[in-house]
Amino acid sequence: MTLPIAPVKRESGDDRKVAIAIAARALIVEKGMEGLRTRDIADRVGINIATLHYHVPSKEALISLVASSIRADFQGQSQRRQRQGKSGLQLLHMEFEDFREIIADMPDLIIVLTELVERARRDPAISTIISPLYDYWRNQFVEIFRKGIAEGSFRPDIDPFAAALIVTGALSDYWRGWTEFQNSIDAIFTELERAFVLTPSLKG
Amino acid sequence: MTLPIAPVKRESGDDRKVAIAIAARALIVEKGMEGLRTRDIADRVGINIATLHYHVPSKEALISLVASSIRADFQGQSQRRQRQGKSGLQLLHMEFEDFREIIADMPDLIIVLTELVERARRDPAISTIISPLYDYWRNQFVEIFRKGIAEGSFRPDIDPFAAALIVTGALSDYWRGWTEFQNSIDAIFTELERAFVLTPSLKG
DNA sequence: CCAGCAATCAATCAGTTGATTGAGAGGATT
DNA sequence: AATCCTCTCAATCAACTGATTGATTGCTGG
Repeated sequence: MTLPIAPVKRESGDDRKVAIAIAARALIVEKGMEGLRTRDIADRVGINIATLHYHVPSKEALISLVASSIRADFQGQSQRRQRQGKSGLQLLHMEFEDFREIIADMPDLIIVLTELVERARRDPAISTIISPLYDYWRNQFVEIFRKGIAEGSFRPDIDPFAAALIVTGALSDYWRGWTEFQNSIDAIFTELERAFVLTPSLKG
Repeated sequence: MTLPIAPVKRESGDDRKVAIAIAARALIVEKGMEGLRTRDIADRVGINIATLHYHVPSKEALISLVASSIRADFQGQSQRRQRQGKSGLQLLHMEFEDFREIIADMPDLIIVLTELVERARRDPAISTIISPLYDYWRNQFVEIFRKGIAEGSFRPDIDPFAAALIVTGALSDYWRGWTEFQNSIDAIFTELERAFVLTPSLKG
C-alpha cells in the first residue's frame, strides 16, 4: 500500500531495511509466511535480490526484521496515550481505543502478528521477539484489572490473569475476521466490559 | 504417532488417504504449513512420491484432505455427548469438557486447525471447509447463551453473538499456549463462567 | 581529485520441490 | 489364461528459491 514509488538512486541502509520490512509485511498478508519469497520482496522494494541480501543476510534474519518491525509499531501505538492518573475503567477504554486504532491504521499488523505467533511456536528466534510483546499486551490488562478491582469499579472476583487472557484472546481472534460472524468490534468491547465491569445498579 | 509400520504389499485407496492425512498433520505440527513438503509426507507414509500423487493429485488437494480430516475429528468429538434436555449451564460445562478432552486426546488438532485458519484467510477451498466448522462451534455457544438467558441463569444483558465470539476466541487463543502466561485451562473456564453466568447472590 | 566505503546489480549456482511419465506388479473377473 | 483395474515406483522434468560472486556506481573525507 504505502510504497516508495521509485527509489531514484541510493538509499541509506536503515531506510532500505524499513522498506524491506514493510514490503515483507505486505507480502505476508497477501500470501502468508509459506508464500513469502525473497525475490518478491526485492521486486516490491524495487531492488535486486543481491541488494536485498546485502541488507538482510538471510531469510531467517528477514523474518526477525519483520518481527522487530511489528514490535516497534505495536509498542509505538500503545505509548501514544498518557496513562498516568487514569482509573481502571478509563485505562480499559484506552486499550480498546488503541486496538481500534491499530485495526484502522495498521490492519496488517495483527495478521502478520498471528502468522509470526504460529512460527514462534517452533522458531526460538522469533519467539524471543514476539512472546514478550504479546505478554506485554496481556500484562497491560492484568494491571488494569487489578486496578479496577482495587478501585471497586470492577467485579471483585476477577482473576486478573485469566481475564487478561480472555480479553487479548478474544480481540486477536476477532481480528482474524475470517468468520461469517459479522459482529462489530464495538459489540465485543461492550460485551467484554459487561463481563468484567460492575454496572452501577449492581454496585453498592 | 500412529503410523503403519511397514505397508507390506498394497493398501486400499481409502486406507492410504487416511495414512497420508495423518502423516501430513504430524508434519504440519512439526514444521508448519510453510515447511510442509510432499516428499516428507510420502517418506513418513512409506510410499513413493508418485504414489502419493496417485492418491492425492495435488498439494492443494492434500491440504483439503487435511482440512476434511480435522473436521471429521472435531465433529466426532462434539457428538459424543448427549445434549438434549440439558440446561444452559450444563451445556456450557459440556462444551468446556469437550474442549478439555480435545486438548488432552488430540493435542495436534488445534494446532493444525489454527494453521489452516491462517490459510483459510486467503484460500477459498480451505475456507469453505474450515469456516463452517468454526462457525458451528461458535453457534453452539450462541445457542447456549440464548438458552441460559431465557432460563434466567445467565446474565440477562448478554449479546449472545459477542459472548460466543469471546468464548471461542479466548479458548482457541489459550490453546496456542506459546505464551509465558501459565494459567490453567480451568482458570479460564472459571473466569468465563463468572463473566456470563449469574452467581446465586446476584440473582433475584 | 582520488581512495575508500556503501550500495547496487547482472549473472549464476546448487539444491529443492511439485508434478509427470512410462513401466510393471498383484489381484479379481471372465 | 487373457483381460482389466488398482496400486506402486524409478527416473526425470521444469520451475522455483535462497544465496553467492564479481564487477560497477556514487558519495565522502582527506
